[in-house]
Amino acid sequence: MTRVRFAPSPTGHLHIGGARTALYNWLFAKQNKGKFILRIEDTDQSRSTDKAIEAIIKSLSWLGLDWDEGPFRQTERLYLYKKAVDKLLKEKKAYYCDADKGNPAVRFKVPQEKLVVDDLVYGKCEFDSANIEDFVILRSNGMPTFHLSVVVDDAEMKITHVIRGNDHLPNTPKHILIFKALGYDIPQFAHLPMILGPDKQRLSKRHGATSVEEFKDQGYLPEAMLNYLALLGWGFDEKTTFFSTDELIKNFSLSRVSKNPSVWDQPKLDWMNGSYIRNLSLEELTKQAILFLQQTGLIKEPSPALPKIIALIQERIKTLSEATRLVAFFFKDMKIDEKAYDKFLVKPDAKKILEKTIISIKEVEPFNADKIEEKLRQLPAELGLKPKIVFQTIRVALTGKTVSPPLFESIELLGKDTTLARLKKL
RNA sequence: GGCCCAUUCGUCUAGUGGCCUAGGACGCCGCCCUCUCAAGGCGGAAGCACGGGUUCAAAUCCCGUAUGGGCCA
Repeated sequence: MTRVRFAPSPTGHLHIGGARTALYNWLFAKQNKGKFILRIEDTDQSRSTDKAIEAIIKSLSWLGLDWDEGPFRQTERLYLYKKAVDKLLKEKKAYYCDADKGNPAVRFKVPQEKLVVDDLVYGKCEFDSANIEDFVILRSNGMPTFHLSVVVDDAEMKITHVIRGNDHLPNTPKHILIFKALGYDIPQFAHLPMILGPDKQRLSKRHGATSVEEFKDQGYLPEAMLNYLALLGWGFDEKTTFFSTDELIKNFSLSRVSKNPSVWDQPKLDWMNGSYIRNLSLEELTKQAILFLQQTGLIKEPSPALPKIIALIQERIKTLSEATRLVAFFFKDMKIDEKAYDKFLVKPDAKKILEKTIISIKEVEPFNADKIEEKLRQLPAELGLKPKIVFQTIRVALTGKTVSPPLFESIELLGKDTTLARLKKL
């Protein structure tokens, strides 16, 4: 039975690196019909918070990465680590040091041997324990260090595959030594490449959004995040870019995980998210967009026209939060963009265009996009102006911007009254 | 500083000795479509870090160098 775990430290939100680690573990578990275990490594009490645990759980749930066991908390398992330390002390495989009046730390006595980690991603990695000095396994405050707790828990939880960040690869020989000293079976290891920022430095806040929660708030879809994350450090073949969750479960393999660090490519995520948005049903997209429109106070309750409005921006947004900016003019009078005003509305022709438009709009019946277009298409010829000038002028007058959803459909949804009101105001 | 790992277009990657004059995707550039912006279509620029080997043949194997990342101190 395959058993894997995701073991975050609750010191902040779920980082995208952590999310990818969780995803790969989850995929591996699902693929092998095994168990995915969530374990909270909270022994660093000065930095761990309950709030962070909640945030991590929330993000994992949002991504749909459900776990079969846990969440276990290491602080609730201290007796296990204590027992392990006692055993090591008793067998003289560890010793007290820094005899600091009753508060000694315990160090692991590193035996001299050559070790080979047969990593599922990196292959054979050789280490010589002569390069490892005796390291602390129990702090003077009684808390186990990461090296001890991770081994004890992985062993006690019968973890078969330890899939974790590459930053732990150099720690692995230490862990193997502890597994051996305690008489445990050694699990298989798979280390995942780090995720770097565009400057090739470890991804951090200064690179922009780094937590799953931030991406959620910006209107990325969980399916898109999963798809993008899956492809960041893993590739399937020479063509496929889009994977449903089921396809990921079916096709994922650790042996195809890249050994190179992965650089976070925000434009690609944006593109992928846009693609997922375009593939959403209008009903679903509307439902999702409502939350964002409400948050920004644009709407209180969804109106029957909302789906039609959303339909106009579906292929124009890369994130749900962008919807707000594009549809705002439907719900409130916009301040006209200064540059747009100068470019189109101060021209001598502008007045003529708007006057003619008002007359035409009044005559449109029934008031739908086709009829509106039919009518307004006549204006350029009548005015002796280029279509582009005429329509851009109207667009700026109605939406306040030079960029907007398609004009005729927008006018229909704006309604005759609002359209006329905005035109007359100028 | 010691140890470990890595190195294919700007980025994610395909490639596991001949199928490679290196494939795809994002991004970029150009054209088409067009009421703006998108979306879509078509086309383009862009890469095997470097130096030695091994081999009939190397992006692919080996060794160095360089660079990057990580862990420990």
